[in-house]
Amino acid sequence: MSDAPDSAAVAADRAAFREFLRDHNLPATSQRLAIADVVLGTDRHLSAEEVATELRARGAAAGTATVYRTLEVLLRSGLVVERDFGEGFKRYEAARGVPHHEHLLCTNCGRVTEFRDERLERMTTLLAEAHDFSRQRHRLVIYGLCGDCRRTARPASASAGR
Amino acid sequence: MSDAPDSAAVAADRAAFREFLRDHNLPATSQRLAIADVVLGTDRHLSAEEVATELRARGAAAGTATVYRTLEVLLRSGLVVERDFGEGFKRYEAARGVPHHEHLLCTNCGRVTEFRDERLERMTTLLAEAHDFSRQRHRLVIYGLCGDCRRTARPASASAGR
DNA sequence: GTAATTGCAAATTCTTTGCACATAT
DNA sequence: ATATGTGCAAAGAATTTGCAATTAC
Repeated sequence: MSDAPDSAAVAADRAAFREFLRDHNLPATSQRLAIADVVLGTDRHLSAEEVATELRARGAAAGTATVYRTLEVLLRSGLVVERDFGEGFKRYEAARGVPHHEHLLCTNCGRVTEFRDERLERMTTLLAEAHDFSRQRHRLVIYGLCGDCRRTARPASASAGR
Repeated sequence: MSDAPDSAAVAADRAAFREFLRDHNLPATSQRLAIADVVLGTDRHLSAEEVATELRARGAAAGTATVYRTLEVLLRSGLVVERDFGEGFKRYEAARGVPHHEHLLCTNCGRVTEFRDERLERMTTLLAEAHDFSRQRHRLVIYGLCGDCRRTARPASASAGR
C-alpha cells in the first residue's frame, strides 16, 4: 500500500479532527482516531470495507458499525468526502480542503486519479443555465485505461465495474 | 404521470424488443412485454421499484425477480440503459438510439433532464489524455434546481438524495 | 459517576438466486 | 412436448440500528 500524502497536511487533518471532536463534545475514542488515521493518512479512495481491513492490518480492528458511524462523523467534520462511482458501495476520500475535482477511473485496475479544471466548472454552470437549471454542483467521472494498463498490452484481471 | 415520448419511436422500440426476443429464442411472455411497455413508453428514468409500481397500476403486476430479470434483457437488447445517480439504487432509461448524453438532476424534486454537448465530449477526451488516460466513456451529472423549483420560492418536500 | 460509544447481531434496502410450478412456441 | 420463464422466498451485499457492556472525560 504505497501512498504518501504530504505528512504535514495529514498531521493538520488529524489535529483538526481531534479539535472537531472536542468542539462537538464527542469522545476521542481510540477507534475514532484509528479510523481517522486510516482515511486521512492516504490519498486513496477507500471503501468502508477497505478501511476495516486496514484497521485490522494495523492491529486496531473496529466493528463495522463503528467504522460507518465514524465515517459519518468524518463527513460531518468536512475532512472527508463521500464518493459513489456506481460500484455498488461508497468510497471515502480525505477532502484536504480541495474545493472540487473530477475523477478518472481506470476500468482495468480500478485506479483513481483526480484533476481539477476551471473551464469545466464554468461550462457546467452554463450548461445548467441553458436548460433552465441553477447549478449547485456536479460530478464528472471519466472511465478509461490508465497509462500503465494501456501500455501493458493486455493485462487482464483486476477490478473495474461492480 | 405525464410523459409522452414520440409514439412512433415507442412503437418502433416495442417492435424491436419483440424482434430481439424472437432472434434470441426468448419467449415473449406477457410480463416481459408489459415491463418493456412501461420502460420504453416513458422518457423518465425509472427505478426497478417504480417499474413494479407502474405495472401494478396497469393491472399487470409482475414479481420483483421478473422485473429485474427483464430489465437485464432490455439492457442486453440495447433498448434500455442503466443509470446510477448515487441514490442507492439504479434507474433505467429508454436508450432511443441516442449515443450519449449528460444528466441534470433537480435536488429538490428529483426531476431528470438530459442534454448532449459535443464540446464536453471532446473536452473529456483531452482531459483524459492530459492525465495519461485513454478515455472510454464518461458520466456527468449536474445537480441543481430546475426552473420550476427555483421559481417556486421554497417548495420544500419532494425527493432528491436518498 | 455519567453520558456517550462500542460491538454484536438483528434489521433494512436493493438486487440476485434456487426451485417448484406455469407458459410460450 | 419441452425448454424457458415466473413467482416466492431465501440468499447476498452494503449499510443502519437496537441494546447491553464499556469507556472517555
